Amino acid sequence: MEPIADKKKAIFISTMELVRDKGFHGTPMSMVAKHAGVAAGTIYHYFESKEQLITELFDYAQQQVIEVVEQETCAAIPFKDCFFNLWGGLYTFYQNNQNLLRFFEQFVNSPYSTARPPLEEDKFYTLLFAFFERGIQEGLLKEVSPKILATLTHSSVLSMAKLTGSGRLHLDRKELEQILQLIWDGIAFDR
Amino acid sequence: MEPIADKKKAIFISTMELVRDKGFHGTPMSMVAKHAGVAAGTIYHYFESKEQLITELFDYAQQQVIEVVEQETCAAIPFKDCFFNLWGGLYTFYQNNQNLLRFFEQFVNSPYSTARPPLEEDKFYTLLFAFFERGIQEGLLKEVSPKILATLTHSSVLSMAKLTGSGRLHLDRKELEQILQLIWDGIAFDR
DNA sequence: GCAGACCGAATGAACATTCAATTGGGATTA
DNA sequence: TAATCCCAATTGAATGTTCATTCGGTCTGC
Repeated sequence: MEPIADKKKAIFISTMELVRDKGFHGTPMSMVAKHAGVAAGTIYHYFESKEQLITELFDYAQQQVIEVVEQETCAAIPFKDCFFNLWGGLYTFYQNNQNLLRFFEQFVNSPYSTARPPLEEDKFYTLLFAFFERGIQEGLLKEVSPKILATLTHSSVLSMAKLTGSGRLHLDRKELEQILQLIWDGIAFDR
Repeated sequence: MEPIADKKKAIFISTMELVRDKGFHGTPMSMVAKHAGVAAGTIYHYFESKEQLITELFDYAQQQVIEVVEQETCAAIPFKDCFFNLWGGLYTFYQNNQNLLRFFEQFVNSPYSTARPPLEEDKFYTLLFAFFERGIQEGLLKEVSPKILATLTHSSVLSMAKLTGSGRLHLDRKELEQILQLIWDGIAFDR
């Protein structure tokens, strides 16, 4: 990824933080500008419109999640370990990036995202599907559609990260491992 | 629940449908009015403001989900059956009420909901927590916080209902039972 | 002195909300 | 029964505000 011009990054980050707190409505461009320390007009030097800004921000944010997945899904590591690493890696990432998590959840449930390419062309989901495909092929996972396994697993990560991120609940290491084991028990073959 | 005046209900339903398609932003009161077949001013006869309308709509919608939970969580039925009924009942409900599901997901991830009472005072989650508490007490579920079990289970229902509701995937009865079994294998003790 | 980055006041459209006016039907009176 | 009154329900045009976007101009490095 080529380095992002400073101002552009500042606009991204400000937008993400403001959307987290105030939603898409509730974050005027003027506020993004002030928060990012740029003039309103400058935003339009980098982005065609508010919609474009939001959409590009989503891609920018998703790229970061994709990097986590790519880092943790290594074919050289046993699948089960890989699965644990992936779940933990994603959980930690979302946990440390609540802004991004909140922005994401708002985006994917908004009309912005319905106008986008379907799951099949989405790099994030393609990676996840492939990973679970591997688990099935190795005979470790139940023979359920990888789409379903991926969706269930990811939604468990998201819901836990949201729960602990909101400060409503703290999970220590032991509990996290318990949860992770629980998910694994669900999807794994044999038992 | 006392019967809702017709117009009020029409406003609720229109708002839910419009928000599903166009988001909170993107659904002006004037549009709600036209869609509901009332004048703009009429909405303000029933609701103080747009925010109030949205918030009350959420309560109205949540009440319907609560009724599903109350109907399916019966202490006289063995816990495991109850669990299967509950999961299936919620799934079917969300599946048949995509409007509501989409509205919900937008709401809970928006700033509207952060201004609301915490989980502990939320009737829906109180019911769910109590249900999972029962499962733990009966020695059927792993000894994990009921909050976590409830959150994980509910998020699995939601993600499946979203997946199939979007038309991206069809699940036949057999697959659904497979998924439900998978969730149960995760949370149930013993194995 | 050129080009691109940047500024921020100005513009115009969209929107939430208000309110003066109208309706309709149920109660009260004659 | 008819005439009258009352008031909640309803209307929709008008209001004032907020906001996305524009654009003429300034700045900076080359």
